[in-house]
Amino acid sequence: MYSEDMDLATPGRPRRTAFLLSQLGAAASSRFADRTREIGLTPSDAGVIRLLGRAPGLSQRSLADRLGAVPSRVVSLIDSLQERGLVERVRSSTDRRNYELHLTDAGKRVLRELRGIAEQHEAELLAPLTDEQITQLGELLAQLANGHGLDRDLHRDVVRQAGRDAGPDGGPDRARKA
Amino acid sequence: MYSEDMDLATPGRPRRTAFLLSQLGAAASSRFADRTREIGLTPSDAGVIRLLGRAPGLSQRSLADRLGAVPSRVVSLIDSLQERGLVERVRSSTDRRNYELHLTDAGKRVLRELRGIAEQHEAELLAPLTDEQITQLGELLAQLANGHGLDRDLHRDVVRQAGRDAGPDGGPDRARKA
DNA sequence: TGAAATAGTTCACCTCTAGAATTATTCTGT
DNA sequence: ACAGAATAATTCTAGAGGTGAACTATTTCA
Repeated sequence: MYSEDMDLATPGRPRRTAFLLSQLGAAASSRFADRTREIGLTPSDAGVIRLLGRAPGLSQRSLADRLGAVPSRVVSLIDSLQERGLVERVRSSTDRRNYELHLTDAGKRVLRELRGIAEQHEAELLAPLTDEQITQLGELLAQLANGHGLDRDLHRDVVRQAGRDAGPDGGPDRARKA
Repeated sequence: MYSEDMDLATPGRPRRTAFLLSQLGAAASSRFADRTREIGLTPSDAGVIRLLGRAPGLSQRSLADRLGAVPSRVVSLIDSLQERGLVERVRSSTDRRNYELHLTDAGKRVLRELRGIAEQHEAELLAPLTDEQITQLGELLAQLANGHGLDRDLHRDVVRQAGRDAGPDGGPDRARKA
């Protein structure tokens, strides 16, 4: 679907900000997915390529952590990207349990394409706003994200190290909850 | 998943606004889903109840149009809500092909709960911002939504009337983007 | 009246993903 | 050094959620 989400607040008052945010977020994701599909990638594929671009040699396990995905999910993701020659698995020489994941040259080319796509996407999405408004929006969203602990994708290793259980802050909520 | 989406722009510059929007939108949707789950509803259920609250007597077909869903999907949605005694199907006396859908008293109670949930949700989501910032954000998001034609949920009937076909890009998924 | 359109339903199927069980390897304490 | 616990990756089963095609009942229209 797309916009199953709500707007339960009574109409009229500007109480539908959360709803708008969900809507726009879904629309943005969907548009982005359209664009990546044109070069044969799912958004998940793109996420993997992006991460491997900035952190080459990552193991599947930490990739899973950073994506907020489960390890078995990563297996099929990498399988698929490897079949298409975009990613390669290299057995770690120091710990032969895990792989070091790398982008191939083709993978790096795709990464560059992806950056272009992201730029276009950003431009298209923000087209209805003035430069000033864009800055404003960026700040507001960043503040929101911080306020809700939606930080960079790093900290997951930490989470993992630390509270094997005990997640009082309900943190990034992932996993949990089921 | 959750945040499969991108942040492909080079780090540093505030070029990740689209990414932030996707992230926050997904987070908002997910939080809302958590809350509705607590009263035994999926976000889709909540959407149906909301629409039937403001437009009682709707047919399944136009409900489908407004939700952006396919008719068969609506069948199971209504089946489920009817089994739980929240919605009832009444054969239209003027056109016995379709039903008039109504909330039962229990359904109306759930709708009220849902409004409370939406308010809490809104408050929690926007907690990191000042009142002034909330107003700003609301305006920016509204402007974005307008700019991208994410209007109210009505206009789908129009879409339906108009371009019955005309899909040159062969776009396999999305029911024609609205 | 007969053909086409429309509302709803059924059903078979598809994709996505989670979670448990399995194998290989490494680490730990004694 | 060795038994047992922990960790990385993989395989496989299963379930949610959703789509599209075929079917029935009713209405519209020429």
